Amino acid sequence: MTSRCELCLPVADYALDATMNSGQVFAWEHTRAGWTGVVRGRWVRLTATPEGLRAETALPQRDWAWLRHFLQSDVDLASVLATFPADDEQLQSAVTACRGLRLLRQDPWECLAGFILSSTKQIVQIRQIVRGLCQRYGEPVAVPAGVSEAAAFPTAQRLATLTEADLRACRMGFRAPYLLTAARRVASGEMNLAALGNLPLDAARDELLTLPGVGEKIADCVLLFAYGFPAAFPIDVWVRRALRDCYFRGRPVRPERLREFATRHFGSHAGYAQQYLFHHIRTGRR
DNA sequence: GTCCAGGTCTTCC
DNA sequence: GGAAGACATGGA
Repeated sequence: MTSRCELCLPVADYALDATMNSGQVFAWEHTRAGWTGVVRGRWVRLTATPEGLRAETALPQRDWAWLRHFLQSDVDLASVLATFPADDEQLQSAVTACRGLRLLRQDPWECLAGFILSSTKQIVQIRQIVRGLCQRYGEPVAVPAGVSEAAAFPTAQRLATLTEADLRACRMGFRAPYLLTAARRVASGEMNLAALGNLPLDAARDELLTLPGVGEKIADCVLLFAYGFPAAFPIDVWVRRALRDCYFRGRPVRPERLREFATRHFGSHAGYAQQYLFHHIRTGRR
């Protein structure tokens, strides 16, 4: 039994539903009472209000820097959007449709693991796998009275103690050995995730690419969603199709050419542009 | 039943 | 160096 704690973040222009549904995070759940998740070991429930975002935790908080950092609620969205090419109709229509969509700043390990699990999986299925991992191997966290129990995403140290069979039992198929290798490399310290954020973008990407099962797309997701490299530009099937159709007359384009184009065309916050394009295409489909 | 999913790795030409 | 095929699983 715990005492709840509430905060109202007076942030404007924050589309919580779009942000949580845009394929960045897989462990957050939407209920009638709001979005619930775990950030740095703390259970938190978020709701959008006219005044901003309302946050509720199970335990009293001395400060809320951890949550503002996760939500990136101090980012001035207008100044980010102002860097987008003004004459790009496709992108501007995505901005209009998804106004308030934000990039979160996730824990690197959780983000890396989530996207290792993402290859050729629908987002709904990635969520199922991640939820199963939390339930089986995650550390329980305190929740308010009346709220069903919750657990954090399992640490690399915890997953490193498991076997490939344990992980396959979580329905992740051929991704199991990839996740296990990543967990062991991180747990042993051989891969220092905390240090990657201090490297230049290309050096950090090269380091992530040494992990089996991590290619350019997954690496870029981690670089963008966990480290906040503003120029990281994940190119998945949706974005590839959109770039080809909108900027290359539907003709096939080499991956390297696409990356070069994206960096040049979308500007200093290409990663943000990517997220608007991705979410707009996905929510606009039949 | 068939198709395909926020890919990546291996094999083969 | 680039084009296929394999890989597990389950939603649509």
